[in-house]
Amino acid sequence: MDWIKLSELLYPGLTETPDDLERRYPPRKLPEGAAVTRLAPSPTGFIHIGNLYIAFVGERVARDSGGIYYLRIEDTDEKRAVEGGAEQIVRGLDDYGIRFDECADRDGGYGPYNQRARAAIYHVYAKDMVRRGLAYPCFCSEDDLSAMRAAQETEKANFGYHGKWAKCRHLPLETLTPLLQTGAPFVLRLHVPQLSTVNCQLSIVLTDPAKGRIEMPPNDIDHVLLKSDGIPTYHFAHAVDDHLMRTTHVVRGDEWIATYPLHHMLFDLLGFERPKYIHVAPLMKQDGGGKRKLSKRKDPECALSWYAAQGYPADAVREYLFTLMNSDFEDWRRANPSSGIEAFPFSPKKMNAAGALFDLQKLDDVSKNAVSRMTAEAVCAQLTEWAERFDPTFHALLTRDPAYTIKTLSIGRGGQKPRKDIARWGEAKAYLSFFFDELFVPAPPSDPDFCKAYAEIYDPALPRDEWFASVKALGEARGYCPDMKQYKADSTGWKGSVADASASLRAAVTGRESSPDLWEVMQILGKERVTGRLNGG
RNA sequence: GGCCCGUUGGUCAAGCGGUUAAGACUCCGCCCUUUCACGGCGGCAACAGGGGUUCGAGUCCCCUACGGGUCACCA
Repeated sequence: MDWIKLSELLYPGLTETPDDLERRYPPRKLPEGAAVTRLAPSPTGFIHIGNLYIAFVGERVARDSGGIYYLRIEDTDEKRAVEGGAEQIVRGLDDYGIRFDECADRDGGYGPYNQRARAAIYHVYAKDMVRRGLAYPCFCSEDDLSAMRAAQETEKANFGYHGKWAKCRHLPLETLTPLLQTGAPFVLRLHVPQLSTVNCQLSIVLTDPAKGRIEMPPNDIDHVLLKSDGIPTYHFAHAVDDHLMRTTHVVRGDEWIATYPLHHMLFDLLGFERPKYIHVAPLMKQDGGGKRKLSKRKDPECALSWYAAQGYPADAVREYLFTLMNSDFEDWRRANPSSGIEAFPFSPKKMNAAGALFDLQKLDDVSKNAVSRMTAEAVCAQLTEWAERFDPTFHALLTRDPAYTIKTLSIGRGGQKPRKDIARWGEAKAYLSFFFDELFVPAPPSDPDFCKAYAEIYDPALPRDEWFASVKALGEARGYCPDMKQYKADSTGWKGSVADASASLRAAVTGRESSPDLWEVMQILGKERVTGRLNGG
C-alpha cells in the first residue's frame, strides 16, 4: 500500500505538519509543578451537578499548583449542540465560583477553544497518521456495522471493528481511489499496529490518584478518528487537544477508564507525552434497594438549575460537593468556620474510588450551617435576588421596606450559636410569613382569653427580661406555673406551665407552633399588630 | 457475553496487619430553656458471603454474590 499517495488523495493540498503545530503551540512557561487542567463539556446548555463536581476537582488541582484552568467546548457532535449552550455553561459555573483562565473569549494562545474551529488542526495529524500507515478510510455503512455486530454476537467474538471484521482495513488503492473520487462518505479509522510495534506491551497500566493502579489489555479496535464530516471523535480530539493545549492533568468522569487503552495508544502513536489522569466516580442516587447514577431524565436534582430554583446558596452546594470530594472537609470546616474554601488542602488521592450517594438531606444540613454563618444583609441580598427570579410576589414584599426585611432576618443571627432555620431560599417565605400581613395565616391560640388579657398589658418598651417576667406574672395569675422544674415535678393544680402560656401567645402572634424568639418578633411587628393579633384580629 | 472498577451502620465516611471499628447526616432519649431554635450529653445501627496467608485480617490473596462503568460516525 502506498500510504503517501493515499494521504494525498484524502487530504490534498494540506502541507502543514505536526512540527508546525508544535511550534505554534509551544510548551507553556509555567513554574515547576504547575498543573494545567481543563473542563471539556458539550455545549448542550445543561449543566449536570456532576459536571460541577468534576469542575471543582480540576479547578482545585490547577489553582493549588499555581497552574492554568481552561474551558474547551467539545462541540464535535452537531446533534447535541444548543444555541448559546457554551455561554450558559460559563455563566452557570461562574455562579459557583468557577473561573477559567482561558476560554473561547479569553484566548491564552492555545485556542481556538471550540473543537469545530480546530478541524484543520486535526487534519494535520490525520494526514500524518495515514502517511505512516496508522489510519485508513472506512466506507462501512451503519447497516454494515450492525450486521457485523450481530455476527459477532452469534460467534461470541469481541465486539468492535478489529481483526478479520475490519473489512475496509486492507482495501487496495485501486478500490479506494474511485470511491474517494466520487465523493463516497467515509470515516477515518485508526489502523491498530501489530502489538509488537507498540513496545511489546501485553497490558497497559493506568495510575490514577483516585483509582489506584489499573491494568488493562491494550486496545485492538480500529476506532473512528474522524467522522464522515471530518470532525474528530472524542478520542482523537482528546489526544490532539490535550497535547497541543499542554494539559498536564486530565480530570474526567470514570466512564472514560474503559477507553483509556485507546487514548494511551493514540498518545504513543502521535508521539505525545501522556498526561496524568484523575478519573472521578459519578454521583449516585438511592433507587429502591440499590443505587444508580444520577439521571438527567429521572432526577430533577441532576440539573444545576434545580439548585438555583430551590434557592440553595451557591456556597452551600459547593460546601456539600467538597464533603463528597474529600471526606475530611467537614472536619476542616468545623476547625476553620470562616476560612475561604480555597484554603482547604484538597487532594485527589483522598477521593473515594466508588461513586458517592448524593444525599439531599445532608445538603440541607450543610446548607443550614452555611446560611447560619451569613450576615442578615447577605441573607437579605441573596433571598431578594432569588425571589426576583422565582417568586415575584414575595419579592415585592421583601423590597417594600428593606430595613424591615433585614430586621426579620437578623433574629438569632451572628452569635456563637446561630439559629439554623433556612436551608434554601424557597423555604424563606413560609419561615417569614407572619412578618407580612399578606402572608400571615392566623392559628387559634389554646387560650384566647389569656392572649386578650396579655394584649391589655403588653408594653413594647420593656426589655426582654422584664417582658419575660410580665408573661410569667400574668400566666401565674391565670393558672400557668412560672417554674418549669416545679411544674415538671408536680403539675397538679396548674392549667399548664409558662411554656404553654408562651405557646398560646406565639400561636396568636405568629400563627405557628415554632418561630424565632417571640420578644424580638413582637418588637419588629410593633404594638399595634401584636395586640391586634392577640385580640384575634 | 468480554474487559475494568467497587462493596465498612439507613446515608456520607475514617481506617493502610494488632482500634472498645472514629466522626458527620437522619431518627430516638435526656439536659439547658419563657417559647421556638441553637447547643450539650447519650442511644439505635456496620466490615456482602465463603475460602486461604498470618501468632493475629475491615485491612493481603482467591472464589462467589451484588452494584457500577464500558464495548457508537455521543461525549
